[in-house]
Amino acid sequence: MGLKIYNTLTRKKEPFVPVNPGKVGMYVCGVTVYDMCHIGHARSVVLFDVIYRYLLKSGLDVTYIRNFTDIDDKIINRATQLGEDWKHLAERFVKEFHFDMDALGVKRPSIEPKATDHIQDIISLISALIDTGHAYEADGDVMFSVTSFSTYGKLSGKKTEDLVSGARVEVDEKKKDPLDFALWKAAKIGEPFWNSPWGPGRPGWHIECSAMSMRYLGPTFDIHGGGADLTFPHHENEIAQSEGATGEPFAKYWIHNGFVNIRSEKMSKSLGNVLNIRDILKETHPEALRLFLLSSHYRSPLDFNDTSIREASVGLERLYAACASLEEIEEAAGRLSSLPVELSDLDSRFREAMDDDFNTPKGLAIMFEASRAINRIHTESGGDKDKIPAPDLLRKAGNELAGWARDVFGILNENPQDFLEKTRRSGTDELGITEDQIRQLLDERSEARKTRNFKLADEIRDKLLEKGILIEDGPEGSTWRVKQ
RNA sequence: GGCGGCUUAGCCAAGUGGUAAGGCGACGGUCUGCAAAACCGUUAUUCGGCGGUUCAAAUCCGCCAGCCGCCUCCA
Repeated sequence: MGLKIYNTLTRKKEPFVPVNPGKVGMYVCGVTVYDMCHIGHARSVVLFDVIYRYLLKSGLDVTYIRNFTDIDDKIINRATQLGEDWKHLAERFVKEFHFDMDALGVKRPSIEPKATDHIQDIISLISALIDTGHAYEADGDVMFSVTSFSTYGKLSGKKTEDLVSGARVEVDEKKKDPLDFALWKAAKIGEPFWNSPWGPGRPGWHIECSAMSMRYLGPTFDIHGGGADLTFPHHENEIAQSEGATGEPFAKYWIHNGFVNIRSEKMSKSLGNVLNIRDILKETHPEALRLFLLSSHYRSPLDFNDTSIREASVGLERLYAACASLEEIEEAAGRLSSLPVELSDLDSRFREAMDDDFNTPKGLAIMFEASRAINRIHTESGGDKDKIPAPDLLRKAGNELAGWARDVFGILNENPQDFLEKTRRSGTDELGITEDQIRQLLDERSEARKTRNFKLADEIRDKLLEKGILIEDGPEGSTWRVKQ
């Protein structure tokens, strides 16, 4: 395959060559389980879900690891705040994470390891770092010595001198050098702890990912991913710890996704504009949210606002409408022996788009072009069998299209008729009119139209429109839908 | 202060050397009693500005302007 991936490590698009032919090891930093997941988490999780799905579709044997950080300062603080056992709190938010991600149609990774299940791996790794001279014990803590690792900064492009002069580094007497970071933290009174050669304590933030990735994928593996903010210091530190301990190269390709802004502002707790996935899904179809998240390139910033999410919803409906049209023209038993270009070679065109550093916007463009071609056949053939491609041709195109939409993008999983019907009447409850009343008014209007009383017919239509109901007259009578 | 990125139509957004995908919106047309939906057509002689390299640049180089991210927990 001709997959190219933009590698943060080299700042270039590079051909993807797996360490072991036919196999892929992929590790993505998951969430710290102390709160509900927001739209930013959704972007990262959906992106790597699509990457995982694409690698699987390419016939690769993928081992996909996504961890949970279930012991950390934030968890301890939140637990104290709520008067809840920290372990209970962590488990609760693991469940919430799964609830949201299942709703978003995210495939479960091969393994979802938790930091607390890997304390022994972590301790072994720290011991190895002490043995190799990359770490030192300091009063119950263990610190990583940044200056001991000569290539420190290679991922984020930082020089250690610049970092020191940046002067934003935390001062800590236990550190020999201000840049050093904790591998193991001695437990304070009342804090959760595990016993270790250095006394009771818990792992630092970065070490768990080194320990768990190497545990499941070996010292060298293919892809390591996460949000752009994790590049430094988290991933930089992971490299230092892992390569320092093993002496072998760590992850080969580093993939980082851009941030989601909310109405052009950075999403942050202080601005109070953090959007939870749970809340968004109350008003937005999960597939529309996926479509939105995949509508721009993964490394670009993405702005969440009323327009962008509405466009995604409209777009999803358009794709489903095309699916429904396709079913109809398939049943028409056409005799045309060729397909329009927009419906030809779909597999190779989708592959070309995804091979180019997972260009999902391009992939979506192919779907929209195909939809337009389907609609065109639908309306312009006028039922003329000589203008409709033969069913087997249409079926092939439809299968390719649906295959990519479902298997890779994770959309169009519903029955088109059911989806459209559901969308048509979604939100009726809030309009102050029942479906029976609508039906009744529609019947009245049909009568009026039969007798060519268009004044009354239009009055009824306007009245319904005021309520938010849109009427569509078709050859088989009138239908209604809730105006979006 | 250090490092990195971005700037493409009214809006969103692909495109990294060969002459501007796609979506939303708007306008005109077909259809309709009129609409709606759907389809067709139009909507960037041009890619922040100024120079340079080249037969050829949105794409490469330089300078300038504006915006953003990271350097501290953060997807």
